[in-house]
Amino acid sequence: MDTPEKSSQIATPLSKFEDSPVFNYINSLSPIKPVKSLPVTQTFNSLNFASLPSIFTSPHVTSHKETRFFRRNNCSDLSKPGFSSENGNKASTNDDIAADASQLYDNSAELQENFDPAVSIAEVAVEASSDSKFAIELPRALKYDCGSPGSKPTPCGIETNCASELASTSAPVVPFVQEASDNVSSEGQVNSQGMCQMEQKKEMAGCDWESLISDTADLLIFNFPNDSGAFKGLIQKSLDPGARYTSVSPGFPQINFSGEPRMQAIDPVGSDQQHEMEDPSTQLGESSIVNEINRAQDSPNDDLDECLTCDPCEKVGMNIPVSCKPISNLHRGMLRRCLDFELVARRKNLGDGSNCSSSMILQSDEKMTTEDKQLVPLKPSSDSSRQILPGIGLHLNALAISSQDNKNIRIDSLSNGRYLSLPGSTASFHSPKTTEDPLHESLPSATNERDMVAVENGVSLAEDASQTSAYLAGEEYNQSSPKKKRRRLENGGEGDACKRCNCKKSKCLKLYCECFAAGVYCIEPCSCQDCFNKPIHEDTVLATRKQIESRNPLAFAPKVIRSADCLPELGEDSSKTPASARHKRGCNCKKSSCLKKYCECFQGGVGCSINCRCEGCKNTFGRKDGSAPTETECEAEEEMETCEKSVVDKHLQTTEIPNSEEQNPSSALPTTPLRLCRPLVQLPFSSKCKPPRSLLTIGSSSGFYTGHKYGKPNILRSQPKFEKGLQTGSEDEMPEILQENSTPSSGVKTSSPNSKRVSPPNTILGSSPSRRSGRKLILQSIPSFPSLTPQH
DNA sequence: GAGTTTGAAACT
DNA sequence: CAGTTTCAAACTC
Repeated sequence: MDTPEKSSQIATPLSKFEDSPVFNYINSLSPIKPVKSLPVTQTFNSLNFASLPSIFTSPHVTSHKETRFFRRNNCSDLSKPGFSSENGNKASTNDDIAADASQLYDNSAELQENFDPAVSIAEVAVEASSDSKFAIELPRALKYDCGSPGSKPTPCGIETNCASELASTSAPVVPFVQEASDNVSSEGQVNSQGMCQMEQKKEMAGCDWESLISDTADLLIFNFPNDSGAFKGLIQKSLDPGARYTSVSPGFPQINFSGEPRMQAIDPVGSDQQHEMEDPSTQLGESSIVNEINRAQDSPNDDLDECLTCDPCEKVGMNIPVSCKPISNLHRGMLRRCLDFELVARRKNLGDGSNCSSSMILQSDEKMTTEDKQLVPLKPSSDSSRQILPGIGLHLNALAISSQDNKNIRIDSLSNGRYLSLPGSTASFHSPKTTEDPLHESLPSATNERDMVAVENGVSLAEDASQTSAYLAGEEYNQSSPKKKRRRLENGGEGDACKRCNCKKSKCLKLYCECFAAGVYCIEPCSCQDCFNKPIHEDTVLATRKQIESRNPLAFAPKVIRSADCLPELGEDSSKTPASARHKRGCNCKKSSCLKKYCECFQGGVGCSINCRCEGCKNTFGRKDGSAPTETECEAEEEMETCEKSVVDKHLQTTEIPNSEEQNPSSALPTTPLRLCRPLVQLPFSSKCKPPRSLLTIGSSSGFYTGHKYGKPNILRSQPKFEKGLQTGSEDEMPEILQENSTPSSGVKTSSPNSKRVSPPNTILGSSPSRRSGRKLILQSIPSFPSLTPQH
């Protein structure tokens, strides 16, 4: 497109800009210029979008200009590596902006601090929501902008700005932007003035909003995000969907809105992005190459295209959510996590509707989601929202186990906020499960992760939070040698949350890669080579994911299914809940006797099941034979956890629900929601360094899927069980019983590895082959166990 | 840290 | 669907 030229032009200014403060000042005056270039590039460059994240990072509330600039710049700059970084710097560089930025930073710092210790959940939630909204909005705006270069200028200043920007008209925009920035900054600092300004903005926004909502809702949103006030106004007016926002906004809005952006600015996200951004063009090329390499069989070209456009947005969104948390590491983690979850996030968004700040956004997102599941996620707007959730979900899942120990309060607070949103979504999906609800409730109540952790139900949340924290910690660790860090984490056991891959040939685009398999981006700690599993290569990653999912819809579903846990917990045994879990497909171990991490079941901290085809199974968590793990065994490794595990193993059948998850190709989704349930899974891992990702993911996925389940009839079986389990603990117990019974009933064994397939349930499962494994388990387990149940 | 083992994932 | 190859983690030294 035209972008190359523009990019080149921009590039020079950028360099100057960087070098000379004067340039910066000029830029501040006429930020539009950079923007101009952006529109063109944005249209197709995913990179542009990628740059967006940086924008968020540095979107300081202070200056709309900057934010816009950044956005645009980012878009335009996509090709330019340094640009993104510059953007981040710009805010600080510009005199006016700098002042605001400094304040913002201060505020952000405060915010961070606040968050860390005991940020009120509400605040966190608000922030998260706002962030999510932010992310969502921005991405959408970008998309739309891209999509409609000639986007009509709306009456509202904001829109006009956008339009002007789109048109590449710098002059008009600048003044407005300045004002906006001023307002914003004021808001960030003081509400009173900010409020007034905000109101004005709102008015503007409102005009646009009302008139545009239908048509250019995105644009409006776009604008709003930049303007904290505008954003607020939007939220309050149109959306309010979440009374939360309204309620919260009054109290914290300032902080939240301004704070988040600030956070972003502070956050190294920009740096991260920068890293990513470094080779935007190259990356693109790489991504394309990767796609080829991957064979991107299908990865629906269209999808890819969409991804290209949308991905960046998603990235941004990803970043944004991350930005919520002060720590740069978080951002990283978020980015990483976001991959899969983006998709999930959207779905969540649907579910989150209530949670989500803006109903509008949600609605749009929902629509999107309904139609485009995965693809949709790519869309910026939805992405942002999703991102938050998803990102969290993945990481959390992965981290959850280890994270518990790590537990960073800061992150926790953030995560909590996320959790809140997520849980809500999940809850909506899962609806019934009390466990989740408790979690949600607990979350708010328990500001501290620890508290959360303390409560089993809370555990899931805590896990998430802990994961996030762990993740952060991991990042920190990352700074040092990745491998060492990794080992530390592993050794530490808890720290494991952040896994790091060491892929050399797979480019981290295959399931071989733990990160990729977990739906998270690789991060610094990873020692992978030629890694494409990075936000920069989102399109590639997504495409690859699609491909893999096309082959195996369950490929990204959590390997360990705990779904039952959550449900069952609600029903009866909250305590037991954790235990139930099974490996989705079962292991195929021949030499490890399922006593080593080679065994996915063992690694996941779950007992082997009928599905397993292992030979000489001695899985301490539970043998496929049905023999329950001996106490000694449990003691040996996990003791407490093992106990739970045993229970879990038995419960695994319930986990079948995951199958439903599996069904959902959009596995990504599963990650986040399930987390809540996850806690159970963690147990096993806790003993060891690593928390099996699979478990974490599984847990999350299970929950998530459960939601899907409801949506999808296919899962029916598992669902019904879950539902039942959820509704009535009795059913849940059934699985447990089965498990337990299984042990006693040792006879249950399906000794034959093939047994999985043999399992009669298949017929029932029949709906989807991939699923059958899980279902099979259930069925099998049921038959075998029934006798046992009586015991209980 | 290097090399081996292991089993999942990918491929045929 | 089964067999083989590839891959990266897990493990050992």
